[in-house]
Parts: sequence; structure tokens; C-alpha cells
Amino acid sequence: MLLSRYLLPVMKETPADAQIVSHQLMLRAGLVRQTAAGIYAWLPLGLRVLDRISAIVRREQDRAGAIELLMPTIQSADLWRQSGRYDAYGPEMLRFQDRGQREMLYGPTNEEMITAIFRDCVRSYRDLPRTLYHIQWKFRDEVRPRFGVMRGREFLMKDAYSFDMDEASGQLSYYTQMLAYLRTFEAMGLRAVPMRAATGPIGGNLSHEFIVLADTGESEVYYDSDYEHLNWNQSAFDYGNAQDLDAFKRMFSHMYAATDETHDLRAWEQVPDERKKNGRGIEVGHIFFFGTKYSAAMGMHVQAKDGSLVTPLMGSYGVGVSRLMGAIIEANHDANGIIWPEAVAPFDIGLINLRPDDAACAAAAHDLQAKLEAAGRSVLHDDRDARGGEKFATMDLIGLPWTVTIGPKGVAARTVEVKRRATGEKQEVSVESLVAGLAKSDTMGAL
RNA sequence: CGGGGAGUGGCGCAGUCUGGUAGCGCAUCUGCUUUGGGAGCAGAGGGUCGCAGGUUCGAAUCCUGUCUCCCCGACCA
Repeated sequence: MLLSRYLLPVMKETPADAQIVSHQLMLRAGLVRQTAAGIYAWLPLGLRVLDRISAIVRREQDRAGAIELLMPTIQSADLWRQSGRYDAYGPEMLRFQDRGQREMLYGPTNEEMITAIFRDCVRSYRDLPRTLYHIQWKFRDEVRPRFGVMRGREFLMKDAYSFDMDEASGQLSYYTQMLAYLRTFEAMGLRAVPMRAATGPIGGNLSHEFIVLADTGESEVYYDSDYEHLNWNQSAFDYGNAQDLDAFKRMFSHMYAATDETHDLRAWEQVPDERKKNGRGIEVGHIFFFGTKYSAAMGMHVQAKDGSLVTPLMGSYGVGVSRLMGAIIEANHDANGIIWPEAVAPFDIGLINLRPDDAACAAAAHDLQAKLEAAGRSVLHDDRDARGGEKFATMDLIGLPWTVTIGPKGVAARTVEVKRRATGEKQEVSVESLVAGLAKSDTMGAL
């Protein structure tokens, strides 16, 4: 991608409305534009990140056996009357009428809709268990939206729903999602800790929230430092395996983790002092197992093996996809800007041509861009007629993992400067070794 | 929803108290000089001062109403 043909409105100054660093950087780096309180337009660079976060969520959901579908953003009030939540849900729900004066709403969540779909599609125990998910925009008319996309009114959420014949199977679905969540967040370069949570209006008795550790987080968290040493993606737990999931459950159950709301001082005392950690965190996911709350209210039955009618047990599992972008920035930035983890970066490489007016430099830059892209890397090529300093500052601000600089000094020798955003380390490498290194490596780290 | 603050070119702000017809920095455009970490000089474009009423010879400025946004608190992915 040529920057001269892209839309990247970066700002040198910080908009006065933005208070927290992720919000400030998202505005300055041209990722989003606010269009109303808690509502954002996703600019090209921001959309690329959003898509990459979604892709990681989707990949792990698929691995965990969940099935993707897509439900609409607009729902009818009738659906919500079936569960009784139309009246129970407060002014947080955005309600309106269509031209026929039918009462409609913009979905804040989808328990009712998925329950109706599954109820109407499924008759037999043979069709269970199932976990279905979608990644779709939600709207909650929060009293006080704030912190940019961290608490927007409109937000992108992955929500999954499980249907099981019995409690044991339901727990399996629940812990499958929990494991998928831990792997998902880890794959984005985040350290997320699961914490027991109150179930609130969604109901049920088993619930965890997932807190990403970041100094600027909203809630105070207390946790066992053992969490910092776990690697869920390398753990051998198999999603389909009951023994594995049981072992997984025991593994995190014996480690203490709580927010200030659920903090249990007596349990905390049991944690060895050297492992006691506390800090701040951002909630990025929340899972619930609530049994038959919706399936019973909405008349869902499937026929069991013995011919009896059974009301399936359900769980729901949410990830704040758009919020994750804010959380990732909160956890990965410095004074110069964002430092994207490679897994979610909008482009792998920023290619700076210091002298676009110089024919040799321009030819070398376009040639290198083509080679890098042929090697499977996404490249943002800064070919603008601007000075070096501005280009370096822009790249640091938007936080691409690698910056490759081409200038008159290196062009003759066919060398370029490669800089790693996370560490700031730079090295001169030949064009050939750069391209060769990329072709055979998953990450640029091999350089 | 309670409490506080703010709306003036794209961004950051001054001007408001004490009315006299809008200004600064950055950004943008043109030209020249520059070019390895947000350049210099010269010139230019862009704002019915959130909106609606009112007071006045005259309103960004005073009065009334209204909308929007931000912050603190109670609630949430």
C-alpha cells in the first residue's frame, strides 16, 4: 500500500476530548473518528486492526468447535417479550418503531435470538451439543460512554452460545470456551486472567470475566503470579477432551484471581506472599453458564434418546472485539505511539523512502515493496514527498512492528535499515538477506 | 441519572469579565531553498464564533432557551 494513496489522518497534537492513552493514540494514529458519544467510524488503518483481532477470535472459536453464523443487529420486541427481558432490560436498550409502528430494538446481546433460532431448527438430542457464535455490532445506550472504544455505545462483540443436554456436557462447553478465550487473548500479545464474576442480569450461577492486565485499567485486580508463567497456546489441552478440560479447570482453579468486587481476603491469605500480585485490569471478555433460563422461558425442547423432552442448558460467551483494540494499545505503547503486537498490526512493515524525488531511491523502494509483498508481508510504503523526520515519527506513532528505511546512503550498497518498533534496535541489512529472511520465517524476529 | 466543565477554520488554543464586526501555533495549498528523526523563507486558501430567540446603533462577548461533547460517581463486552 502506498501511503500517498491511503487515508491516514495522523495528528501531532492530542485532541482535548481524549483522556486515556489508548483513546488519544487511536485518534492521533488515524484509527478511528468519533461521530457521536460512544460511536466511532473505523478509518482504514483501524479497520485493518479490527479485522485482524476478529480473525484471531474467529480462528480460536473455530478450533474450539464453535460454529459461526451471523444474526442481524435489529431485533423485534416480540422476541424479547418471550424471555421477559423486554421489560426487564432498562433504558440501556435502544428501542424504536419501524414504519408500521412495530416495536424494534438494536440488539444489545443475542440470547433471545439464538435461542429462537436453535429452538426452531433443532428437534433431537443428536443435534446437541452445539456452540454457535457470531461477530456482530451491538448497541447499548450506556449512561456514560467514555474512554474511546473501551466503553462505546456501539461496539463489535463476539458472542457465542452453547446448547447442551445435561450439566456435565454444559460444563464442558463452558470450560472449552474459557480455554479458547485464554488462548485467544494470549495470541494477541495480551495477558488475560480469568476471574470469578457475579452473573448479573444475564442470570445463572457460573461466570468468569477475563481481565487484561494494564496499568491504566479500570478495575483493581488481585492475582497469583503463577498466571504470568502460563502459556495456554502451548499447553496440550484438547478442546474435545473431558479429562483435559478437567485438568485445565483444576489448573486455574487453584490459582487465586479476583477483582476488588469479588476479592476474598481469607482466600488471598492462602496465597504465598511472593506470589501475591495486584494491579489494574480491563475486562475484555465475560462468560456465563445459566442453564435453562432462556431455553425454558422460550419453550425450547429437544427429544432425548429415551423419547422424553429435555430443555437444553445454555451458556453465553462474550468478547469485546472493538474494546480489545483499546486494551491492546493500553498494554503496548510508549511515548512515541502505539507498539502493535505482530499478530494484530495493521501492516507488518512500514517502508520509508527518504527521498521519493530521487529516481534510484524510488526504484529501490518500489522494488522492495513488491518483494516484501510477494513474500507475504503487508507493507505500508511511505512514498510521500515529506522529510525523514516526519516519516519516522508517523511510523512510530502508528506502531507497525518493523520499519524498513531506504535512503541514498544505502541504495548504492543495496542495504536498508531495519528497525524494530518494540525495542528501537536498528540494523543495516542487505536487501537480499531481508527478503530471503522473510520468505522462510513466520515472524520478522528471525532477522 | 446526580455533580462539574466545555463548544471560536482539520487539531490545539487566545479573545468573552470591560460589546466596536475574529486572531495565534500546527496542519493544508503555491513557489524557492532544503532532505537519515515532525525544516527555512515568501505568499495563499479556509471560520454565518454549536443552534434559536432577545437586548443594542452595533453581539464570539450581555440575557433567555436549547442541542452537543468531555470529566467524576452508580452500571456494563
